[in-house]
Amino acid sequence: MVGLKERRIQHKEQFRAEILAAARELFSQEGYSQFSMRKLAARIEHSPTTIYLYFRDKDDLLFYICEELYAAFLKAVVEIRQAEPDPGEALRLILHQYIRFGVSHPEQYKTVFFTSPVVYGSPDSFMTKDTIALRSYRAFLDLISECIQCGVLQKNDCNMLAMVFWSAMHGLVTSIIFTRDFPMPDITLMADTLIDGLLKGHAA
Amino acid sequence: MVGLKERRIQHKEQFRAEILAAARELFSQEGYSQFSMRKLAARIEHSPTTIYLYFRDKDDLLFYICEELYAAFLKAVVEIRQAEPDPGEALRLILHQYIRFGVSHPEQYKTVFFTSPVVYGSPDSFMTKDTIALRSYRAFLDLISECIQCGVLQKNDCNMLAMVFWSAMHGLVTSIIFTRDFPMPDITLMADTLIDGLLKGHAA
DNA sequence: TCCCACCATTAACACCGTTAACTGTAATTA
DNA sequence: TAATTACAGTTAACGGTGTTAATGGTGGGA
Repeated sequence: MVGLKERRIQHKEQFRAEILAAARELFSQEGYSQFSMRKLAARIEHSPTTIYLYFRDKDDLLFYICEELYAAFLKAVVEIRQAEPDPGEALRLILHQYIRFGVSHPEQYKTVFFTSPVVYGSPDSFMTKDTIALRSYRAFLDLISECIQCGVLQKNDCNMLAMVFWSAMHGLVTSIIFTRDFPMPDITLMADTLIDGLLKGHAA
Repeated sequence: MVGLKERRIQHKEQFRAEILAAARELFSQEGYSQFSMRKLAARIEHSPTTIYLYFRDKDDLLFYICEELYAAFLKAVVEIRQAEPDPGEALRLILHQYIRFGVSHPEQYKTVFFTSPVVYGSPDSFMTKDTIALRSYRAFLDLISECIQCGVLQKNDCNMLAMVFWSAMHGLVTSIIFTRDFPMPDITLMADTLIDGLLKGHAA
C-alpha cells in the first residue's frame, strides 16, 4: 500500500482546510467579536478540542485567515504594478486598492490590526517571519522608494514615508469600517481626496 | 437634619468617582484587553456586582473613562485656538496635539475606537447624544470650515474634508499605538511629514 | 416599634479559551 | 494471528469573563 500515510496526511490537510473555510465563513458572518472556537466547533459538528488538533490556538487559526486576505491583496498589487509602468500612477492605484480591499473585508481587517497584540506576533517576529503580509508591505516599500528615485515623490526617508502613507490609508479604512451603517461621506470621494492630497503634498 | 438625603447622594457620587478613578488606574496599567469588572472589584475591595449599582454595565463605565480623556483633549484644543489667531496654524497645532494625545493615552484611545461597536453607542446615537467627544469633533469641524472660508484650504465639502483629515491622524495614532515596542520612525517626524504634506496638498 | 428604602453581598447563568485524561479504531509489528 | 502502538476525537474540567436574581443587613422615617 504505497502512500497510505500520504493519504492520511492529505485527509488531514483537507479537514484542516474545511475548518479554515468554516472559520472564514463564521468569521465574516458573526464578526470578530462574536467569533468563538466553540461556535466554530458547533458549525463543523465536532467538539471544541478537535480544532486544537489542527491549529495551535485561536490566534493561529486567525493568522491563517488573515494570510488568505493578504494573499489576495498582494496578487492585486502585483497585477497593478505589471499593468502600469508609471510608478506614480501605480502608487495611486495601489493606495486606492488598499482602501477598497480593507473596506470590503472589514472583519478580517479588524483581526489583522486590532486583536490586542497577537495574531501576527510581536512586531519583531512580524519583521522576521516570512508572511504574505510582510511581503505585501515590502512591495509597497519598494514602490515608494522607486517613486522617490524617479522624482515622483520628494526626497525623504522612504521607510518613514511608507509608514506615513500607509498610516493615512489605514486610518481611512479604519474609520470607515468602524463606523458602518453611518451616513458617511462617499468612500471613493474620501479616498480620492486623501490620496490626491497626499501625493500632491509630497510631490517633488 | 437638613440635607441628609443630599449627604447620601454626595457620598454615593464620591464612591462612584472612586470606582472611576480605580478603573482609570487599572485600565492604564493592564490595558484594555486585560481590564475586567472582577479585577476592578477586587481593587476597590468590593464584590463585582457592587459596580453595577453605580454603572449600568462595563461599556457605561468605559464610556466615562473615555469622556475624561476627551475633556482633556477638548481643553487643549480650546486653549490652542485662543492662543493662535491664524486658523491655518491653529489647525496644524491641533492636528499635532491630536496625535500627541492619542499616542500618550493608548489604552483609552483603543477603547474609544476599537471596542467592537459599543462604548459610544451606534454612530447614530453618537451624533445625537451630547458627549464631549462629539463637542471635540464639532470644534474640529468648525476649524476646518473656517480654514476653507479664509482661503487656507481649498474649497471642498468641509464635512468630507474633516473626515479625511481626522482619518489620517487617526491612522497614524493607531499604527503607532498598535505597534508599540517596535523600531518605528520618529513619531514627531512622521506627524510633521503627514500633517505638512496634507496641508500642502490641500492648500488653496 | 415597625417598616421601608437602599447598599452590598452571594449564588448562579451562560459564555469563553484551553488543557489533561480517556476512548476507540486502524495500522504496524512480533 | 495477536499484541502493541499511534493517533483522531472525545468528555470533563479549570479558570476566567460579563451580568442578573435573590438575599442579607442596616439605618432613617412614620
